[in-house]
Amino acid sequence: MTVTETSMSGKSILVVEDEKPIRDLLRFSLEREGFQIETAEDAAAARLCLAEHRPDLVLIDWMMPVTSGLEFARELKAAATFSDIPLIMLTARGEEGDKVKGLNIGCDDYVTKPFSTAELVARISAVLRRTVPGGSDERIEFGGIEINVAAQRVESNGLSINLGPTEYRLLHFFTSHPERVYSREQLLDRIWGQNVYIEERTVDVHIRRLRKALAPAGKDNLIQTVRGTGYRFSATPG
Amino acid sequence: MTVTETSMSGKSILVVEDEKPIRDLLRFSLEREGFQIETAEDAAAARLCLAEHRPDLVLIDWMMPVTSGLEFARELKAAATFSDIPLIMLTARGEEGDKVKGLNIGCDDYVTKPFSTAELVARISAVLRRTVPGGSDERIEFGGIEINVAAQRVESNGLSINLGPTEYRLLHFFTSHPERVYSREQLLDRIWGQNVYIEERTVDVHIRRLRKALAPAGKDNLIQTVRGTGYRFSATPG
DNA sequence: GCCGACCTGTCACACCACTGTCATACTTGG
DNA sequence: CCAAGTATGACAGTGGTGTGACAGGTCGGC
Repeated sequence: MTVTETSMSGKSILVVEDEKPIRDLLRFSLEREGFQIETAEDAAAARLCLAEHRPDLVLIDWMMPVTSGLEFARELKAAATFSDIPLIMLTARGEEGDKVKGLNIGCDDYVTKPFSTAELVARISAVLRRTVPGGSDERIEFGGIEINVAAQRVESNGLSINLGPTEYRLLHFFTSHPERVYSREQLLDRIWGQNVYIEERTVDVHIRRLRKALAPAGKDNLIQTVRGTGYRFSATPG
Repeated sequence: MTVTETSMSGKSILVVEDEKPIRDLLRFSLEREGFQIETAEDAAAARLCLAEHRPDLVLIDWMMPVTSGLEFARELKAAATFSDIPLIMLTARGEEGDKVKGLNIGCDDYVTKPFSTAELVARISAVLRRTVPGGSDERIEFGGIEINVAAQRVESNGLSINLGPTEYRLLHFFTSHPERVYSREQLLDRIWGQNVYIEERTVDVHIRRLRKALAPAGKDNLIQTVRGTGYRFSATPG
């Protein structure tokens, strides 16, 4: 049974697991379900991936060398930036007592090995479903533009800014990745999705729509055109 | 080792189970974990206890004489007053998964017999953690809408507002979680229950019914549509 | 039991905001 | 000044949402 491809697909999961066979198995089964998988074989790699990709969910094996799964989980939940990313633990049968510890740390669910793919996917979907975007009243601010992620609202100078879905995603991406040029292709990948075939020029149009929406607040100049390359979101003009 | 997380201890659980040995076992293991246990051997006793103690969670056996666990679960979730109390089902092996899902109960999790105490405690903790603390407030007020939770009454501008059970729960949820976008899927999970399978568009219909009911008081614009995402309850228009 | 009042989930249809594309006007750098 | 790159306005198609209607279900009264 394949879980509905609607809102779950495209969600990214970070798998932290030291044993390669299991890691590969997880990658295979979860990618087939439409998830986007990143893997890490130890805590160090996981930290890197967290910072770079900010996955929607972390799947972590209890048994891990060096930094144990428990420690890493604790670390994750203690970090203000990542504590709202849901966490599922993989545990072996017989570690039941430890599971309680894990759950008290704040992990959202756990799955006992050996597990069926269906069960794992079901639990992942359940956790993802109840996760609210911007779980901890996340607010992004850049250049006088404030985004309330939980409410999906944008304000600037006390003015409420109304955006369509695509423009919102575009602005959200820009405010969280400022001061950096992105090509049209990169923007298509990160905002529209990986396997979508759309004219690159379409990006221009949405850039324009976003500028238009930001104009009343005088913030349209934050989006800068980099001729021959793409666009950049920046506070310093030029 | 027994882990007693501060936030978990003191939480009260109603155990509905007809077989005395299992009931005693559950009481023993859960009390040792710091929970406060009430027990009921049938649906009638459970109803009494619900009304009197209003437990934080209900643990119910699937197999029960007279009123089956299923029926009682459905009854619980249908009652506006108690539908927000999380519910965990005990099921025998072979009845798990699809069978439970197939019947549209809104239980928050289920545990398969035979289960270990640790697993049960872990799942209880997980469910309790994601339960919002604001469960038993007397009165809620938002945007000029007043809800008397105990009386299950809604007023605005001195006008009494008449709602069906579902609309009441929807409004109750919105008023206690304002200024946030919720997808249809999330609303289904949090208002109808976790393992309920209903068309997403049904949410639209109930939103409309709620808007219609709020219209005479001029409060229908508090429910805002966020195109492509879901709905938001907010005092500020736009 | 039978009936009516109420509630619920689903559907079909209508509507319109949003989307992607194009043609055209404009700008930039060599 | 030219060519390539970008901005802009217009436009038709799409898909998400609003809305009324309807069949089945539940509950209480008669």
